[in-house]
Amino acid sequence: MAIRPAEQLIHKAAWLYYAHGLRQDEVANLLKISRASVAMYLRKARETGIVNISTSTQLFTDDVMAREVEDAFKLDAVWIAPENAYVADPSTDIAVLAASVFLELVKKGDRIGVAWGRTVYTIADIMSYADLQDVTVVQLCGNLGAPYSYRPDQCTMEIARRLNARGLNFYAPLVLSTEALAQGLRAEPVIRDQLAGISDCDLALYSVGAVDADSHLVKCGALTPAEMEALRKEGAAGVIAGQIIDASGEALDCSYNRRVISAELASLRAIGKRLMVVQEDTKFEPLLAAIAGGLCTHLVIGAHMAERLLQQAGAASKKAS
Amino acid sequence: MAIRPAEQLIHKAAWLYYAHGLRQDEVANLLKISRASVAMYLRKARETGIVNISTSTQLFTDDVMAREVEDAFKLDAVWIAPENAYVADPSTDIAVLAASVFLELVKKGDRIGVAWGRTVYTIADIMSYADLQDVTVVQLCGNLGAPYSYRPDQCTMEIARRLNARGLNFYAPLVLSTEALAQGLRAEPVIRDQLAGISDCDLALYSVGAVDADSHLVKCGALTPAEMEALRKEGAAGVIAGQIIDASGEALDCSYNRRVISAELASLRAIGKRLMVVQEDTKFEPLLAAIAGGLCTHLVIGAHMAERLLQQAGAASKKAS
DNA sequence: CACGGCTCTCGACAAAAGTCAAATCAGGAA
DNA sequence: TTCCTGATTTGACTTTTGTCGAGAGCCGTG
Repeated sequence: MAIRPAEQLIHKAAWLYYAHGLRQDEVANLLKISRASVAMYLRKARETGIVNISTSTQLFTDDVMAREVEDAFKLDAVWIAPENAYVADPSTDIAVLAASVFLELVKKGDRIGVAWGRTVYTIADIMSYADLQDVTVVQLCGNLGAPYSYRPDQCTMEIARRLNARGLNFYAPLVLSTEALAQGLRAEPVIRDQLAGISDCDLALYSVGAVDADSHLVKCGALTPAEMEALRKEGAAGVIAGQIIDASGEALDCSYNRRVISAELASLRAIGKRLMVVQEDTKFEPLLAAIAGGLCTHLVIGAHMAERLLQQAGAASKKAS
Repeated sequence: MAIRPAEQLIHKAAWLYYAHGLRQDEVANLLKISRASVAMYLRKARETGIVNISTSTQLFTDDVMAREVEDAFKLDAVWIAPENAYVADPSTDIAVLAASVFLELVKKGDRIGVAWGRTVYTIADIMSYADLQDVTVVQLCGNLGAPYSYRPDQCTMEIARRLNARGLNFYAPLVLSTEALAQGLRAEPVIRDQLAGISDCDLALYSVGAVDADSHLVKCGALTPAEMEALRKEGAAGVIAGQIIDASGEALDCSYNRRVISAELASLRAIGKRLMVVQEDTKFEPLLAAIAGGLCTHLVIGAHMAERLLQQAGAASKKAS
């Protein structure tokens, strides 16, 4: 990013206003510009992440329920968005929380893996800007050809843009028509390197998909509704980074999975912090599968989903005893 | 800190306002309280660090001069406060910058060593609040009996308070009247443990003192002006955490140093990030000594001091060639 | 049970910040 | 040079926010 003459001014204005606590008109006088300009600069400063306004997400982890979920499923940290109220759209609430949590987890110099989906894109879309240095955002799975508004590469790039980070895209389709072609492509140096680099990530951000006709895999034409239904009968429980997993969180042994170009589940598990965000209550089974497979260490969910998880955990422990 | 009933409300208000971007009256409606209360809550939220507003300190490192100082003295990072203008009091400017830098360097779970002095106390005083978890602030040196407004323990506790962290004080005088007593006290388990724990710190914050009659050591009665003058003749170049160092940054071999209860210089050097802040231009020699002794990796200074450092470096390299 | 003393809350006003159309400026093309 | 284009800046206006004193609720005490 070239140093535009205004950049310096924006920074100074932000510094005087936010760090020194001067009023806008005082800043305007010092910098010899009009107050209106100062107001404009400050907006830009916020938009570009020169100033960071973050609210502690404590409240959502402090919750008793969050602790219970943590303990029941052996997760590192759980955030629960209260669904009872306040905001019009409850799923937005989860995304806003997820964005805050995500920004709290990211550190300078980190390498971040990002998958794709409506949830991830929503998070990217509402996430505030930050001025992280030396951050790399890598795409965890191949692209879907479909002209969707939240394609894997778009999720990656949008998040990279917000963080002022490098974005590394995956120049391969998510799913190919033959296993041989997929194998060949995975062996391609460019692709191979990127796949190998995934386990070096410090942080992963993804959601889990449902195995039904609403899945993006179906909507984007990677699978027909009938195929999806067939996979479900074979034991498919969820979709992670474009791959089908079974109830134990392992990749399902099926033709589709063998034709996919995406991060190995083992690589994902090698990532220190795996942040999973689930908005829809219908994704209960997929989430259980993902947790069972050790695919998430940090979890952001709504209150309703948390309740169901605890019920499940209660039932399981009762059965065990 | 007990969970007061309002705490929850403050948090919710802050969340809706800052994270969701609602207006104060919207928040007031949702929470069924008056807008005035919302405004009050939000102020409290800022004061307690529930929301964090931080400005990137990029600008001050991006500076060409800062890079030159970094290279010339092999420091990890240097921030230079422009002295030309803007704010009434230039030394405040350095402290504000230092506080921002400090907050940027602190991470969750860190252990932080804090020394004492006017500079450190000024920083503590203007530092904004933060809600760090699991942070411990330890005092690097013994206390001065003098009823000074910035005693070592006050610096430590104030910073701990601002960060919402634990504060570990040093229950010993900085300097004793005999070497034997000092040795005995250092061997005391309480003191010994604390001294031993200093090298485990992740971050240290201190300034360097001048060897003159204005020094706190003199003002607080630890040394007479005459003794100070004598020490200077013996090669004293600066004061770090209550100890006298020579021009090479090593502890001066003198009775005073042997009577001091403070962090060993070796322990200080074992700390990963050593943030030194120097406000006064007169502390040029002491700063050089501290740098020579490897007592700082991160440095916050004013523009004028930076110029002098670069001159010095230029002269030294010319002499060497 | 009434009484301070306390904190929390509210309404109204004053101050500050956000916004927008019009004016200005810089830089390039004719 | 002059004119045009697009971005930046400004003054005037509107909306939003901060603040203050008054009042309401709460609790322990006499």
